[in-house]
Amino acid sequence: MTVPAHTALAPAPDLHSALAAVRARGLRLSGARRAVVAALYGAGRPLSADEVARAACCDPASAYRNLEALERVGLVRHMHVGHSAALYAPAGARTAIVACERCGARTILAPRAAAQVRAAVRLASGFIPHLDHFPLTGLCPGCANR
Amino acid sequence: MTVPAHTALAPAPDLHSALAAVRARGLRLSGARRAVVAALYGAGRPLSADEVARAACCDPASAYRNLEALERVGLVRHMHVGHSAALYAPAGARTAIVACERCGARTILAPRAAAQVRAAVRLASGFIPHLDHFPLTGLCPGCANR
DNA sequence: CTCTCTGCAAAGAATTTGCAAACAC
DNA sequence: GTGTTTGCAAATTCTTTGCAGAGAG
Repeated sequence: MTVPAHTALAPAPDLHSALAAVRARGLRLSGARRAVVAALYGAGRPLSADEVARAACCDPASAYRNLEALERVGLVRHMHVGHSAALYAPAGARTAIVACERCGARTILAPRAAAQVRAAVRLASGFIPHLDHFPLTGLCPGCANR
Repeated sequence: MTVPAHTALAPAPDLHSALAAVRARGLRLSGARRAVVAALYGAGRPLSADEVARAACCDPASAYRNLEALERVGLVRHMHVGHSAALYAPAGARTAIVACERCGARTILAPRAAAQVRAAVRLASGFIPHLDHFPLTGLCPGCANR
């Protein structure tokens, strides 16, 4: 194996190690796969499967299949930010998003607050919350004043 | 108006007042509408639009249109509990669900903990969280031990 | 009588699946 | 070579929309 074992479990910090990790996890490094990974790392923001397909110049079905394979081995995660298509991003720091259920405004929850939330939920339920798959829902300051 | 004004703003506690509230909010009390409301109040659990249509013996399109109309006037709310169809329930107490992202196990977050979560999020973000539209995501105790 | 609401049928968006050819290793 | 992966096309699932007739107030 040309890749250190620890890359088989940790998320990849950059495109180069992500491509190595793809191989290390037993997936072939095909052209479409390489392009999908590059699209995710190049975008700097979560992308829908369709955006990935366009950026990677591959079929949407291949984008979906690759995103699913990459997610299965822990290199990619997807999230839902509203009622539209899922968004995909390289696995990494887990970010808690707060979204307004009226106007759609979104913000990122400060890490300290996210930690408080996780602690409260964990204590009460036994679950270990990640808070990164669906947003926390509520009203933004503007919409709350009405 | 035969219905006290306050029913025009509060969620309805039972089927009877819900039907009155439908009228009070300017919606006609058609057969399908009545049946949709009855289905939601009779089920005792959130239902998908398809389940509502079957229970109400109406077309799915009518179920969707009625659920949307009822939601618009504040009598119904819908939530997402995973990747499947949305679930609809009478508007009422807001319940925070915690869901395991691996096995799908779900539990209801204790009100005290939910209040702590809301306070932390509100303080950090200014948003007033409801936590009742999407579940809080993470790992259940069983899946966490692996 | 008027305007809302209905069922049916068709359209739409997001995602999944079947299959034969192309490709990675 | 062998098993994975691809593109294309079609199927699925959930939800929305158009329309002419039925029904509520």
